[in-house]
Amino acid sequence: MADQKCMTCATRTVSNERAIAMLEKAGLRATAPRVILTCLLFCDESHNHITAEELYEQSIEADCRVSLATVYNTLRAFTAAGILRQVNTDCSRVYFDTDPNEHHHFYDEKTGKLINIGENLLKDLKLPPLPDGTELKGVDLLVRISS
Amino acid sequence: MADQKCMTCATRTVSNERAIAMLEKAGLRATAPRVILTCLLFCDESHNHITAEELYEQSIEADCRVSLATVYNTLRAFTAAGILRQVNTDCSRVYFDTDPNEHHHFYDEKTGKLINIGENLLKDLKLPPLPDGTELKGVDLLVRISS
DNA sequence: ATACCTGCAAAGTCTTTGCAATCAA
DNA sequence: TTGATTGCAAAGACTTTGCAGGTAT
Repeated sequence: MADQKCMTCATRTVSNERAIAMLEKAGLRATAPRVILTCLLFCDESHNHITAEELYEQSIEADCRVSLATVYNTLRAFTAAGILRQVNTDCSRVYFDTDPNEHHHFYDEKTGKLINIGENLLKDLKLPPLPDGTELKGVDLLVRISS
Repeated sequence: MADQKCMTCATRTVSNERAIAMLEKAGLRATAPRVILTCLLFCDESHNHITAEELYEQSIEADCRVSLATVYNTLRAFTAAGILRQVNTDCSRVYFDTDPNEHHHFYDEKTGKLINIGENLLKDLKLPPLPDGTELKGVDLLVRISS
């Protein structure tokens, strides 16, 4: 692929090279838009929650504009590939979490913000038997709060 | 209010009178559309999961058509009044649960169906301290499965 | 070479809203 | 009477898709 000219990415912890490696490891083609979005999503190592629209705005601010449609498609592809996780709150909008590992959130209904819960509240959870012919895909726990 | 002529409701377990009582208890005006929707939602005593569109279709089938906008508004009003509970899955659509008490669900990602989990899996759950200045609104647990 | 990806604009889906008419209290 | 509620159609928010051109492998 062509060199990335995105200065925002180039100055972050996760270099373009690292973004490319991350994409390849996930089995995704390292296209220019994906490298940009990977840098924006994972560049500061802090695991974040972001919406498609917010990521789109970030790409504009970074002078690396990626079309909104591609942002949506990429977020979906990243989620399918397991490097992002979708967080469903009140469905007014979908958040994507850059920490794909199982963890939980506070969701502030007033502000719409997500806050990670550090500890694993479900470590002792004993699930009831799953319905016949089904397999477990994941367990979502959301603690709704209001400020 | 005027007598309800909805035969569907009249032949169900929860009579119009009972629907009216339910609405009044919830502090909601007992308008004709609300009585119809209350009958449709709660008539068979089995707690169900339903979408706005499905409820709208049911009202048509019952010859008690309520406009789709009113169905949406009513579901929101019922949820705010505490006689319904919103269940968020993958946000492809919002379900409403006629059991407003805290309980959990299996969500089949393949079929889109919700299944109640009978036991309270969170009875021993110890929540971490809430963020300062916030109050608890509820805890949502969704077990995602696929058939 | 070829299958995949991108951007754009258009379309789609689900939900909310403006407004005049109607209704419950 | 009076504020709440309804239906309709239009608008809105968010997301997906068709297609032509571009790109990674």
